[in-house]
Amino acid sequence: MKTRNAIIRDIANSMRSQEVIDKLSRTFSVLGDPTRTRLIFAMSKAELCVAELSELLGMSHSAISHQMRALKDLDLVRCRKEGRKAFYRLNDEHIENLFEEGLKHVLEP
Amino acid sequence: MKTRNAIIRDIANSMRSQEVIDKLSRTFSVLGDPTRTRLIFAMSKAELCVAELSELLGMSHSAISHQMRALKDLDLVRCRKEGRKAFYRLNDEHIENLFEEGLKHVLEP
DNA sequence: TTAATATATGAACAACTTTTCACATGTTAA
DNA sequence: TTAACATGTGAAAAGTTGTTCATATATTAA
Repeated sequence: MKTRNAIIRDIANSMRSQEVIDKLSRTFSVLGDPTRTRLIFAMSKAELCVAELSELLGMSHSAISHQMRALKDLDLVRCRKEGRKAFYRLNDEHIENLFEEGLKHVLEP
Repeated sequence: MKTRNAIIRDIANSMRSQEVIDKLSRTFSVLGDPTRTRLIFAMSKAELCVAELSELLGMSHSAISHQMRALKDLDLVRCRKEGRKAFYRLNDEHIENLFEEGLKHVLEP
């Protein structure tokens, strides 16, 4: 049977690197803003351009563009340019799972 | 074939309530801080008391206690009192899944 | 009871974030 | 080319957050 100290030591040894912790927390942090949560929700339904997201959320193009950059910086969304439009969609199914898992927690009784 | 406008309208209609969006974003937000990310990691390995978490992270008891409250307020952790100690652990497997899913995204090539 | 221990909490300050505003960049149409 | 359009970006204001410090509460031991 392990001592309490041995347990602590084991956890300390298995702790992720600062780099991984930072990227992980920034990823959650980026999901953790109502505007971006709504953007993620919208994009879980369809690929959308800035003007459409702007209309959906009732916010300025500029505000949306700033937020899309935050999402893109952490690889949560991908961008596809078509003429002067920029279409955004979720980067992969991981993001959708992450979002769904969070939703399940929130909707729990 | 649906028009662009019809797509937008459908998404607007299926958008979650402000209440759900807010709790969801607050949940992600709470995970989105390096200190709390490390706390979640530690508790994914074992139930731990404030003093142990404090030692593990090299932070004051007060700082840990404040953060545990944030985690508890959003039902991410549960507390069990034993004498004067308070043992914390993840609230359910949802939280562990959420954390694992985030980690997968971050560790992706 | 008093002292010691473990955790919790309010206030305050520094650090960070989000939106707005003004303007820049890049693309299409005339 | 010029005008119109779609998006991107830097700076700044207003708001939010995390830690520290001092102190409070609660439990145990003497």
